[in-house]
Amino acid sequence: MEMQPELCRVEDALGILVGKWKPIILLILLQNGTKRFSDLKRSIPGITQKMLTNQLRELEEEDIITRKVYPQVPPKVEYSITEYGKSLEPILVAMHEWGTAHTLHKMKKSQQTLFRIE
Amino acid sequence: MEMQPELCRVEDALGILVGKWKPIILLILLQNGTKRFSDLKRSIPGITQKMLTNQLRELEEEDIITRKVYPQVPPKVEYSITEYGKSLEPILVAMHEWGTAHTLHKMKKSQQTLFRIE
DNA sequence: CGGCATCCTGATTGATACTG
DNA sequence: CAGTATCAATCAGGATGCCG
Repeated sequence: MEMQPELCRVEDALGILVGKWKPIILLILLQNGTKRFSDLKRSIPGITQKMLTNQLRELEEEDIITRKVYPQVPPKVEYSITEYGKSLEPILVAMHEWGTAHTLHKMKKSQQTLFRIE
Repeated sequence: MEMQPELCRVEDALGILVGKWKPIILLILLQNGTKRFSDLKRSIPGITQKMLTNQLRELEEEDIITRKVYPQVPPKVEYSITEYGKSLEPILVAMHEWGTAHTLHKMKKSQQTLFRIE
């Protein structure tokens, strides 16, 4: 395939995926399709409300997810992955697979270090 | 495949790819195998020497590229992609392909906006 | 419940100048 | 040629508090 640096479109995908919590949010929505705000928050240990809102807004802005508000008390807001968002799955899978192999690579590296020290 | 959020290894790949100039550097080295510093700089419009050095160091630290210094005057330093670094190619290709499609998506979106305005 | 507004900190990036 | 050093600017991320 043609992938000249001048025609590099890698940044587009990277721009959408970059954000401390976006990959995990997308993985959850890819697995579940739809989740409400509080469910997401509970599924992602350590995230603050601000950051969850923030990352969701950015993903929504890119049409990767949709936001549905149920006008009721207490409020209920559901987030869903879009068809377009689902198209990111191959990238996330590729990254996950690479990351798994990367773990092994790091283990090998630290073992080599141990050998050198001894 | 197994891709539970708790077992998410996506961040590893993302961490290596994130950096304003890393993807373009990797694409160039994947295509050329080896390039010297000045060639890289010329191939990447807008990058400063500092940032090129910076990003190369980080990639080297992760064993994605290697740095070979020729002790001569004027200095010559060559950067090459490692076998390990080549394993990132599927991710970059997947992102590039997605980015290309993304361009079309954005075009459609702006057209819809135009229709709504008229 | 699901936000938003404010303030704050550290990391990232950049401009510029200098060097072996 | 291939850097390093310094300083400045920008930005992502986080802590906290208030609100309908």
